[in-house]
Amino acid sequence: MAIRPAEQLIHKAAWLYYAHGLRQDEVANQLKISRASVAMYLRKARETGIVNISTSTQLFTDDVLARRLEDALKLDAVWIAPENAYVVDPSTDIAVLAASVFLELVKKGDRIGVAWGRTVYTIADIMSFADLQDVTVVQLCGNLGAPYSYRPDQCTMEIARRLNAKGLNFYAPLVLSTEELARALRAEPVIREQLAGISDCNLALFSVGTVDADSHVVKCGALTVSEMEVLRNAGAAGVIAGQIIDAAGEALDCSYNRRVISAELGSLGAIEKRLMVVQEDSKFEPLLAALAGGLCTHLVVGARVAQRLLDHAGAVTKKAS
Amino acid sequence: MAIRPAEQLIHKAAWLYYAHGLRQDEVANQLKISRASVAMYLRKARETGIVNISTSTQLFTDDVLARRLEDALKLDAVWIAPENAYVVDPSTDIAVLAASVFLELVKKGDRIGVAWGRTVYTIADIMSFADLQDVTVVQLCGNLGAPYSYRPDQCTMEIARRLNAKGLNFYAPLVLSTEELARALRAEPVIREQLAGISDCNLALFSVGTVDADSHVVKCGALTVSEMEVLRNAGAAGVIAGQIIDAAGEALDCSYNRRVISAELGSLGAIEKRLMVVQEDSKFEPLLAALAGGLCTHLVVGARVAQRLLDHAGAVTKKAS
DNA sequence: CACGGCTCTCGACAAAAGTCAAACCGAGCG
DNA sequence: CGCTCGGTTTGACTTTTGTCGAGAGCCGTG
Repeated sequence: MAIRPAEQLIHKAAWLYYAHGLRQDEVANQLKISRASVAMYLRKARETGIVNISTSTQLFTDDVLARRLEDALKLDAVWIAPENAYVVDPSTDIAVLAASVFLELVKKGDRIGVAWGRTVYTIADIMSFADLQDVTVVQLCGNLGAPYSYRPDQCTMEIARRLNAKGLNFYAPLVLSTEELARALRAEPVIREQLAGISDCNLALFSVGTVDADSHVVKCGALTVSEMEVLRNAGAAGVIAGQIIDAAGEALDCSYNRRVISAELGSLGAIEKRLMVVQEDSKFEPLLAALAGGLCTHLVVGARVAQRLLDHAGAVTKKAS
Repeated sequence: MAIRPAEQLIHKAAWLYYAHGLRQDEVANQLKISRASVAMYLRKARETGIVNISTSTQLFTDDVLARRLEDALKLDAVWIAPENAYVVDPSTDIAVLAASVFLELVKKGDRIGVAWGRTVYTIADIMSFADLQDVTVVQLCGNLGAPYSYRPDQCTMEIARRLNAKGLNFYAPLVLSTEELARALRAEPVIREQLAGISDCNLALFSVGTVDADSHVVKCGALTVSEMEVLRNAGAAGVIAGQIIDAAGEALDCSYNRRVISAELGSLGAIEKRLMVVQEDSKFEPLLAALAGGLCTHLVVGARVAQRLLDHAGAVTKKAS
């Protein structure tokens, strides 16, 4: 019985333990193995998503602030991660919440578009495993040539792995040197199909990037600091799935955007549920831009940003009236 | 801090413990309460469905037998509870599986029709709690006048309670003494609406009853042993939601059926997912009848019954060819 | 205002679960 | 044939968790 105790035994152990509520030693007896092995199987079962432990994220929607934001911003749902006393690690807390929310949104048979960035990768990294069936995770934008710690394909693959889903990668650079080349590449059947398939997604996960020297598109070498500055002066307000957007949330009319291989904002907008996650307070302006463009339907933010958003929305309304 | 530690604290504790993976004493520190309280909150969190622990039921669909049955019977999904060595309690095992399957099928916003019987009640009884939102559980058939251990309204309410859903009961007797009265009652607005609302359900849970002296409709006094015998001779093959069906799965043309207040088989059939659970081996014939009528789309049975079903289906096919 | 009744809370103990190094076992290989 | 290697399994040990009865704060009531 040394061969492949795997799946079958893990399943049985998980079943007896979690569904029937037996103790580990009882399970061990039933299965005629030692209790230590049972403990180990159960860990594997949790790690592979054979058992799902999920906490309701209702607490974070119940928040009055969240409700008001939903109304003010016309979003389907908002979750607010508290940033006070009882939080363990403020920086990952938003990601933990986002991961839970994400898992709650995913259903069997879904097709999920995933962008990239530190936030998305953090979420992928802490997300628990789940044993979904028939799920496809597609990469929303081209890859980075340079080695970078959280590449688009890594984000996609990691999330696919966690969901036990199929990962569809995108084998094209994020940004090319000339517009012609970008056009030509977009016309390639492999790429074209992938791009066309994006609007078939019913769930998207992404964050928004800043347009300063700290922006991930700068750090990864897609743009230089000075190029970015030029773009900023030209109206750049944020980065979504590798593309520059202006304050209205529209794709900025610039050479860089035309050289990018990524999901069109239009096809992104066709996706039913679009979950945007913003971790840093410094992303406030980009976030406003993304919201202005109606780029997301579901939002996860920290309490401080949430408050600023509400203040801002209130101010705008007041000014308008 | 002695007042209403409730919801809020429970949520926080559950969040820190399950989502962040802190230890109970760490949670206790964070929340400035004793570890014992944390343990107690966590239990409550589990009991109320604030955290969900669910085991994948894939093991039971992966079974080759299940797959073959799905094909042979043209069902959407079949789960087979093993009835051998490693099972704890053969009689409840099917119910435990059914409960898991049921919870896996329920989604936010669903409207669920629930019939009654020992099987359904057992499922309700062992089903873990879940914190669904916007879910409505409706009773599929009239109530029993006589006190009986598992009444239709109990089944409905218990399941509603477990799901934290709204329960819609049916305040009419299951069976009346005359056809006229039944007709009149069905025409009553309250009742008519409820009956009409049944086809709006997207999930149904029921079992099938036998047509012998042990049948629950006999035990609850809706029919006498001799009446049942007459019906059996007239072609009765099973009981679904309080109604008698023949071997083809059609409602039997008899006075009893006309005196019953219950979901029409037609509106039942309009429900997208219809989960039928059969615990006892003795329900084989009624099960065949229900299957013949295409009354269910999802099936949970024990291994022995499953095998007999497959043999039977094979024999029929062979005979036909 | 003293009295149960109520719920929440805590400390201490017992039970259960997690962990780790060592043993084991078959497979492949020199 | 005897070796190592990767994996599983185990017993023994430690840590974590569940539980229980007692105590503390907070009512409404007599």
